[in-house]
Amino acid sequence: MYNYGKKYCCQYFFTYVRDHDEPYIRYGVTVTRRIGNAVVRNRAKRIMREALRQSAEYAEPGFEIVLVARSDIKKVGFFPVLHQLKKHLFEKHSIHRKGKVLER
RNA sequence: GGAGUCGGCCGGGCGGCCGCUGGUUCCUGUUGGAACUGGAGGAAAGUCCGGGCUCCAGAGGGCAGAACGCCGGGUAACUCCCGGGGGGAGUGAUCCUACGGAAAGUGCAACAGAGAGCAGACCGCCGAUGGCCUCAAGGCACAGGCAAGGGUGAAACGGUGAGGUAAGAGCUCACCAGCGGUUCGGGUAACCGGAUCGGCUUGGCAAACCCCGUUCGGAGCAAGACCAAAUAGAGAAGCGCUUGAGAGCGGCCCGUUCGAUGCUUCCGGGUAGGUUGCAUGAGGCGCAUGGUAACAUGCGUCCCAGAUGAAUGGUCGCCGUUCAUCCGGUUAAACGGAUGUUCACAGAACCCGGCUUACAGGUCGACUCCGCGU
Repeated sequence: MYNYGKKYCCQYFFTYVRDHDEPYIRYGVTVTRRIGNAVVRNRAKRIMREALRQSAEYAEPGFEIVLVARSDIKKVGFFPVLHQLKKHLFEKHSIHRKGKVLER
């Protein structure tokens, strides 16, 4: 995934995306211990998962995605992360807007 | 009113919309869907002690190692807790205390200081006795004697007074301190208080080695138990070896191709994966009784997270909270409003009892000291 997927980055996280033929979206979230203690890591994961969930409502299934947190993510709330994720998916990677099938 | 000590509790609240996850019921029973309902902490943290539970080992004893160390009680157990004693700090409430043995041995003590262990002589005191000078009184400070005073240090081999002496010294004596023995009183005990006798003084550190006493088998829920694709096989039964078991093509028959240490079933094994362990417990709350208390007993009542690439969230509104700016208000504050901003430490992972560490702010109670008023 890290080797073959497309990589996009911003201040808060890295996005790895790869297209496939299955009728669902498969996602993963990574927060390393460098980001902070357990409370901070949990919050980062929840924000990224919520952003993925809300973005996937508008996306055509058929790709898999991994988000890797960077340390600046602990400084910001939900909306900057959602905004950046939509930018990566729909502007840079050109995912079709539609669909709803989601798988972890 | 100010300063302080100790203990307890809370540690954002309410509501909408969209999600995650456990349970129950229904639909459905492959996946799933609907309704109702539960869903982080006082430390969930560090993983430092003690237990439950599980597996392994185990005749009995010892060594080594580790932990602990005043007394009594509590507890499943503890190195924890409660009560008490000794020592230390504080005016006090209160706090701190690894608090057995230094007269079994080994070892250690920076700097300063003359000297740091059965010590020492820098300044100092004396110079009786002996020596030198002198008729002598006396002088010299040479041999030698002393450790009272000064000074150093965290610590210098008891303190005060008297006798004694050349000067001094527990050298002698009295009292005091300390040590040891005997004994009386109080207390379960640690210990406290008193009487008497003794020898005359024996420094500190054991969280240095050590000695004495007490306790300790090992590993851990990734423990352990069960189901079980795959894949080794040492096994058993059946069928079959050109008279063809079985497999492929095909909806089926025929047909055709492959086909012999072969095929099927069972057994066995246990990988991936799943189930269980797994949440009713040394349980919470309330009341009563016993106890100074820790805690125990009885009765009533409640069911209160259960994830596993690891749920318990996202967002909006109102209120609360911190700070800043502006406006109103005021002598100045208090107070009111607007805008922005802030809201501690921190996330269950088999379960309990502790310890330790982190923590914005708020709140309640008890007590102490100081000031003022009555």
